[in-house]
Amino acid sequence: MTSTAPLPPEELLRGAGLRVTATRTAALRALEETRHATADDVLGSVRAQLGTVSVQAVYDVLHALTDAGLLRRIEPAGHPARYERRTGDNHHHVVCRSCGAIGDVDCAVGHAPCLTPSDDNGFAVETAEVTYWGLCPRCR
Amino acid sequence: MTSTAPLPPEELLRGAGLRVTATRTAALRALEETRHATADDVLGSVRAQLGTVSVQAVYDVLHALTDAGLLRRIEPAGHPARYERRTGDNHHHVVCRSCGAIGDVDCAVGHAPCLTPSDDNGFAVETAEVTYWGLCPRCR
DNA sequence: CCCGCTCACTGGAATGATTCCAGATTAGCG
DNA sequence: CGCTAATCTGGAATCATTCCAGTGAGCGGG
Repeated sequence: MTSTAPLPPEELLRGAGLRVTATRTAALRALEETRHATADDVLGSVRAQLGTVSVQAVYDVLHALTDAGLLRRIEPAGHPARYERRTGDNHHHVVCRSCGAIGDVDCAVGHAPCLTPSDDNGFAVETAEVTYWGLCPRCR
Repeated sequence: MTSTAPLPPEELLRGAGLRVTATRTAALRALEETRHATADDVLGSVRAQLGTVSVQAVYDVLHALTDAGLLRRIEPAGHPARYERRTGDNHHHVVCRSCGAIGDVDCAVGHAPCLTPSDDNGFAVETAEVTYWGLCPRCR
C-alpha cells in the first residue's frame, strides 16, 4: 500500500519517536540513493557526508532504524546484510549469487501465495519471505 | 518425488562418484538422526563415532557432499548454516527466530507457486526459496 | 534560556562461523 | 601394487558484527 513516503529524514525520525541526529539523517539519505545498501556502503556514504563516523555508530543507527520500522534488513545467505527503506508492503528480492546485488520483486500471485505453510510443525509462524537466486545483468 | 532413499551411506557416496571414507559415512549417518544439523552438530556426532576429527575435515565433507547433491545447505539469517539430506524436492523451511530450529514444510500450493517473479529486474533467476519465520514449540 | 537525564557516538578489542594454507596421509583405479 | 588426486591435520586468518566502557550531545522540563 504505502509506498515509501517522500518525507524528509527528520520527519521520519520524529514520527518514529527517535532523536534526530546527523548520523541518522545521513544514513537515511544514503539509503535514498542506494536502495539496497550494506552496512559498509552506508558507512562510506555517511562518512562522505559527515566526515569521521565510527563503525559502531552506523551499526547502532541501522539497528535503531530497523527496530523502529523505518528500515528493513535483508540477509542473503553468504552475503553481508543489506538494508532498504521500502517497508510496509511485503515484497520479495532477487539476489545475485555472484555479487550479492539485490532487486525488488513484487509478489507474482496477488497476495500471500504460498505463504501459509501446509504443515507448520507446531511452529507459530509469523512471516514468510521469498528469495529468488540468480545472476544479475552485470554478472552474467 | 524421490524421497530420500533408504540407501546406506556407502551406496550414496559411490553413486555420486565420491570416495567412501569414514568421515563421510559418519557425517551422513549423523544427518540421518538429526535432520537439520549445524556443522558443529555434525562435528560432534562424527567425533562421537570416530574419535578425533578435525574441524576442517567436517567442513570439507559437508561441502563435498553438498556439491555432489547429497546434502542441501540451509542458511537462516542470523544462525549458523544447517544441512539436510532431503534433496531433490524443493520443499521449504520454518525457522525458529529464537533458537534457530528448523522444520520442513511442503509447498502449500501444489507446485512452484509464486516462485516465478513478476519482474526479474534483468536477473537470470534460477531458484526460489521460501522461509517461514516463527517460534518453535519449545520456544513459545 | 538553562540543566540534567538519557540516549547516541567513539575507539578498540572480542566473537563466531567459516575459510585459507601447506604439508602428511590415503583411497582405490588401472 | 604403485600412483595420483582426493583427503585430512592443525593452526592462523578473514569478515561481518557485537561487546564494552567512557565521552558527548539531543531535547523536554523548569
